[in-house]
Amino acid sequence: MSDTRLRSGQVAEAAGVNPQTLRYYERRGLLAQPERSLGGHRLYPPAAVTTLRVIKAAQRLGFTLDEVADLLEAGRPRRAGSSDPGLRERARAKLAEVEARIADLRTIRATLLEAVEAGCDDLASCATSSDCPLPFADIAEEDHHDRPCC
Amino acid sequence: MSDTRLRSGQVAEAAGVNPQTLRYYERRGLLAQPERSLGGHRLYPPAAVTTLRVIKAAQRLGFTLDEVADLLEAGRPRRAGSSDPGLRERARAKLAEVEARIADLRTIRATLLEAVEAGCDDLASCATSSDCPLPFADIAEEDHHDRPCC
DNA sequence: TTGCATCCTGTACCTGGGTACGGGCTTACC
DNA sequence: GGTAAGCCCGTACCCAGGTACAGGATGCAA
Repeated sequence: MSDTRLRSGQVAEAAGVNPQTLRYYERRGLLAQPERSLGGHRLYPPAAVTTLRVIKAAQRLGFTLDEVADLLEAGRPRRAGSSDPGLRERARAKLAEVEARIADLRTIRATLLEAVEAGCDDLASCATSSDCPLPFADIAEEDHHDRPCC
Repeated sequence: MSDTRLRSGQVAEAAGVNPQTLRYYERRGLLAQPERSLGGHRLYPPAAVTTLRVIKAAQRLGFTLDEVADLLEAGRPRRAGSSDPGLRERARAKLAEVEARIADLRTIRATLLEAVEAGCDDLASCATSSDCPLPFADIAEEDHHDRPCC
């Protein structure tokens, strides 16, 4: 069990983020408050780096920081007994969200693939309308996750 | 071939966005400049609604507006002859990006699934460290798409 | 024990992505 | 033809997510 502790600069560097961002995330509740040295300097466990990377990854995927916080919460196994009712439900909800996103991305991928393969001069199905704006039409046909939804 | 034209308010309403957003996207180059009525009012082809939905979908997936512009460009089949060298390359690059995102989302999904199934009191592998922050570790282990990359 | 790199807190600022507002034309319907 | 709804343009404002700065304390190596 590693008992090494990292200072904020090291964590930031290792995770590729700005040191100020650590404090920001701490304020936002995304990063637990770390221990402090006697002089008040933050001392992080190495796993904090992983958490940061996870946050950044989730953000790239379009989750807001609040959603990321949920995601972390939902994905965190709780110690026995505390089976917080609702938390599991939240995990399930996030799961659905994630799945919807995967589906959308697959559609985009398919369209892009077609575009690459058809090599910019087949796929002429819509070349009739002068600006042919039908790129990823199926995502758009029904906004399946924008509605307020339970 | 439909020749109906929609006014900005109708388009905005149909796509579920604020009317001002149309002008904004036009400025940003995401939406082609539409025809105008004699009096100067914008008149859109119905397909503009689709384009807007696509933009919104891509945004939910974490693409910036600049990236969405690329995506639209890359996904748009070009009329024969103009096989803009590089454009195809861009499509290929976007494709890789999309695939990386799908992979990340799958990891998140897997973690969430575990959390849901294990029902908040198994998965105790990390319960030893008091704040157990290893939620989606594999995304984070190597930042496979953050590096400048070709 | 001195020096320099880091870190601390608080507050101010910046960028991306919109949204709102004001004053004035256009359209559409009676 | 009158009038309300809708649109025009320019500009100003807003929120999320950071990032920078100031002024001072800490950590650690020589």
